[in-house]
Amino acid sequence: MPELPEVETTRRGIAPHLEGRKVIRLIVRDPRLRWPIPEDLAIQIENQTFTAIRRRAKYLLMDIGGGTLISHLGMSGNLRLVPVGTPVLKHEHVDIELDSCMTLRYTDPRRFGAMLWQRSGEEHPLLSKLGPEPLSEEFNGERLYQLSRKRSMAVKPFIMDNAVVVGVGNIYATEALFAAGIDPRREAGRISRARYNELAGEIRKVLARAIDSGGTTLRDFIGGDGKPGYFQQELFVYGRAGQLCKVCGATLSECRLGQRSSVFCRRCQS
DNA sequence: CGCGACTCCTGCCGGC
DNA sequence: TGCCGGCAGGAGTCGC
Repeated sequence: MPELPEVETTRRGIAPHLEGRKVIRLIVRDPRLRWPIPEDLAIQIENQTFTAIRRRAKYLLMDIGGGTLISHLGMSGNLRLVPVGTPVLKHEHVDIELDSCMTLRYTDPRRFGAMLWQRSGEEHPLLSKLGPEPLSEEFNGERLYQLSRKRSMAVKPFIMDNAVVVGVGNIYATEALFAAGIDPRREAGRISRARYNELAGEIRKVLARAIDSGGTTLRDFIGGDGKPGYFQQELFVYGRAGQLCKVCGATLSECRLGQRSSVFCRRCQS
């Protein structure tokens, strides 16, 4: 569920309910996430007030008290507000009770997510080596071009490398490469400056569009049913291997790059 | 240093 | 109907 647009959608959804609110109580039902939830987290945030809810890459950064509560949603995580007293279901590992009769509830079936603490003035190691935000000025085709020289890996895992640019997950990497007409298997170091300019533009466009429509897969965020987020119908290739290309009608191909499935059109992408 | 493989975990889907 | 293998939106870590 969470790529950058979904995390940003979550941030926008919860921020107005958190900023200025005090934490009454932290309830950790299961601390076993990707890393254990710090045992002193309650001491850090109880009776403290949220001042700002920010995002960096796919991390949510919640400023409170003497530091920042850092959360990552992993593959299956979800953070949403529920009225106090809402029954607790399986995999709903953490509650942060507010002074507003609302509870910020963290759910994560696979437990690949994280809930960490960063003291004011310090930078958590997870955040220290991140590349630029894809929608910022620092991200552009020239950066892709420069960083890719002498790189032998395929272009798709290259643009999914958080040191190159953050927030480009499997869905949007797949879609951006299709939009730019670039074969995901191509060697990163052998792609021209002009094509990287095109690619950077498409990465920016697809992410911006997904954020505007509230994320591809906000189903979990909204608390919904099951299947497709409504942005899904706008996907040209992701999840459509074996189906027909919406542009040229050819059958879409699939390969694996960096242990991730990659769908592409042999006719539209080279 | 760069790169690919492996790993964490649960749920779900397709095939038999 | 049930069991089993494979795969899933992430990304740190470990060998080579």
